[in-house]
Amino acid sequence: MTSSVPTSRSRRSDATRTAILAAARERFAADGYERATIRAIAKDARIDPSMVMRYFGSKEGLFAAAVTLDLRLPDLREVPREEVGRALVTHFLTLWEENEELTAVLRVGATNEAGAERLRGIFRDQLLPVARQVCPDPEQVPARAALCAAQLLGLALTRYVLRLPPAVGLPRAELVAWLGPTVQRYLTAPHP
Amino acid sequence: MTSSVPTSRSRRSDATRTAILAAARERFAADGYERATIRAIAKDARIDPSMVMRYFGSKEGLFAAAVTLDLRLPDLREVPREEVGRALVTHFLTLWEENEELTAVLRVGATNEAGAERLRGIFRDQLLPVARQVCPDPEQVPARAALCAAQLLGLALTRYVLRLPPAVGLPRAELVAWLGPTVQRYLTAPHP
DNA sequence: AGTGTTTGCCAACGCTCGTTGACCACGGTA
DNA sequence: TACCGTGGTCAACGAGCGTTGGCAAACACT
Repeated sequence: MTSSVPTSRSRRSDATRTAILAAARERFAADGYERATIRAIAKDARIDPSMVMRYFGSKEGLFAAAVTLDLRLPDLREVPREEVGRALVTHFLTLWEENEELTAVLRVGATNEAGAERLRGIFRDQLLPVARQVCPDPEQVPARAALCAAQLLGLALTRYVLRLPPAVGLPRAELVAWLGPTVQRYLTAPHP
Repeated sequence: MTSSVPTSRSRRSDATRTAILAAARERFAADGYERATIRAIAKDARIDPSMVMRYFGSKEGLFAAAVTLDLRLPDLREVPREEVGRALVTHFLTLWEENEELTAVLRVGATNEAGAERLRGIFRDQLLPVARQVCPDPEQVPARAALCAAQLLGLALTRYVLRLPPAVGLPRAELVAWLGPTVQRYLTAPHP
C-alpha cells in the first residue's frame, strides 16, 4: 500500500521518465521504429535499458507514450473564410518545426502498421472535424480532408523527412503563398 | 576462362536472379528496409539465403539492384500546355499502380538514408529535367518541381503507404480533376 | 535505528539478423 | 572417364535485439 506521495509532490522518477520520453521522441524521429533501439534510447537518457521496460512495459508501449499527437488545430470558424488555406499551412509549418513528434510519427507510419494506424487516427479525430467546419457539403468532407492531408504530408515528407534540397530551401512565406491556395481550394472550392 | 556461354544464350541462373529480385521488390515495398529480411526474401524465391549474398554481395547491393527506378516521364513539350498537370498526375497514378518499386523506394526512403538519397536522385535526374521543359523561368524550376513532388508524393503516401481510407477510396478520375490543376499551377502559373 | 518502498544497475536469456565458408550435384568439354 | 565451372544447400559465426529477474543503494516514514 502506501500512499506515500499520492497527490502533488513530484516523484524523483518523473525526471527520468520524461528524459526517456524525450530521448525516445528524438530517436523515433531520426531513425524510425526498427532502428530506434531501446538500448540507444536508454543510453541517450543515461539510464539502463531495463528501466525503459519497467516504466513503459515494452517498446510498443514506449512508442505509444512518446508519441501522443495533438495538432492543436485552430477553430476555423473564427478565421475569415478566404484565409483558411493559408492559416492551415502556416499552422502546420509551425507545428512541424516546433516538435519532432510529427517527424517521428510520419517516419514510423511509413514502415510500421501500428504507426500508420496512429496517423489514420489523427486524421480521423483531428483533421476531419476541422474540415467539417468549412466544407460546404458534408458528404464531401472526407475526400476533401484527404486531399489536404496529401498536400500537407507531402510537404512534410519532402521537406523534413526526405530533405529534397529545393523543398528544404523554400522559405516559409513562399510555401504559404503556394500551398495556401491549394488547401483553400481543396476545402472550399466547388467540386471540379 | 571459358567463354562457355558468353553471348546471348540465357544462363540457368538468370531465372533465380530475377526470382530473387521480384521477391525483394515485394518485401521492400511491403515491409521497408529493416523488416524486409534476406531470409524472408530467399524463402519467397525458394532458395537459400546465401545465394542472395552470392548474387548481390550484401543487403544494400540487393536493394540497389532491386529498386532501379525509371519514371518514364512523358515529353511534356508534346503535351498541350494547359494539360501538363493532368498528364503528370495521370502518369503517376498509372505508374504507382503498375509496379511496387515506387512503394518500396518511398517506404525505404522514409527510414533509410540510402533510400532517401535514392529518391533525391530520382527527383534530380528525372523530375527536374521534365519540369524544365515547361517552367517559364529557369531559376524557379527546382522550387516548382519540389512543390509538384510534395503534392505527388503526398498522394502516394496517403493512398498507397498509409492507406487513409478516403484517399484510397477516391476514384482515379476525381484525383486527376483535383490534383491536375494544382500541379499545373505549380509548374506554369506566375509566381504568386 | 529500523523497515519497506523506490529507483537503479547488472548479467543474462532466447531470438533473429546479415554474412561466411565448407561441401555437394550436375553438365559440358577434353 | 576425368575434370572443372556453375548453381545450390547446410551449418555455423558474431553481433545486436527486446526482454527478464535478481540484487544493491537511496530514500521516506515511524
